[in-house]
Amino acid sequence: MEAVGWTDDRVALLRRLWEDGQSASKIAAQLGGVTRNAVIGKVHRLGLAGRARGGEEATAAAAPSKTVEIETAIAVVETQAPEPVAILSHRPTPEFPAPKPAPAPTALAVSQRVTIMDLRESMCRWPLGDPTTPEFRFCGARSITGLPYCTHHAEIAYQPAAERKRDRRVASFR
DNA sequence: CCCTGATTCGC
DNA sequence: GCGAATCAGG
Repeated sequence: MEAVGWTDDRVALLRRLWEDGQSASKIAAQLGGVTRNAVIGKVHRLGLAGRARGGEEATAAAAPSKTVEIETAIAVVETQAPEPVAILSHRPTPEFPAPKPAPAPTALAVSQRVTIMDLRESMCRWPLGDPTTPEFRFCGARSITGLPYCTHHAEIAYQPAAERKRDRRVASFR
């Protein structure tokens, strides 16, 4: 359906994220529908390549500003809302997602709860919490190859319309 | 293996 | 103009 492409606001977002020091892959993930190559290509065409980085090619990217972080989180929700399931029935949980700084050191946790900055291609994009708050996170668990969600959230996202109708499990992002 | 940006070149 | 493939590197 959506052919998208480099619309004005997508370019604007790209500009801000790039200038904010974000890597091409992170930006691509946030924009959705494009690869990091596309982002890099666009960056070059826009004439803002090879800049913003600290020294030569500092690996540690500068921490993004809270503002950018939140704005992009919202952008993600708007542009990458789960397709199979309409979002009309649920809203971001009003409650504050309890801050969970240090999980467990041992064993790989199945549930990561990552910020937009740590969300990778292979991670579940299921949104957790209110995108307008700094506490907003994504599931982050290992996603099913080819799908944007982990097994748990894929089940929720891809429920058949018939069952979904009387099943309220989708009432909120959890 | 994870990742980074840079460049080329067919479309 | 676009971006996959590729390159070069951390």
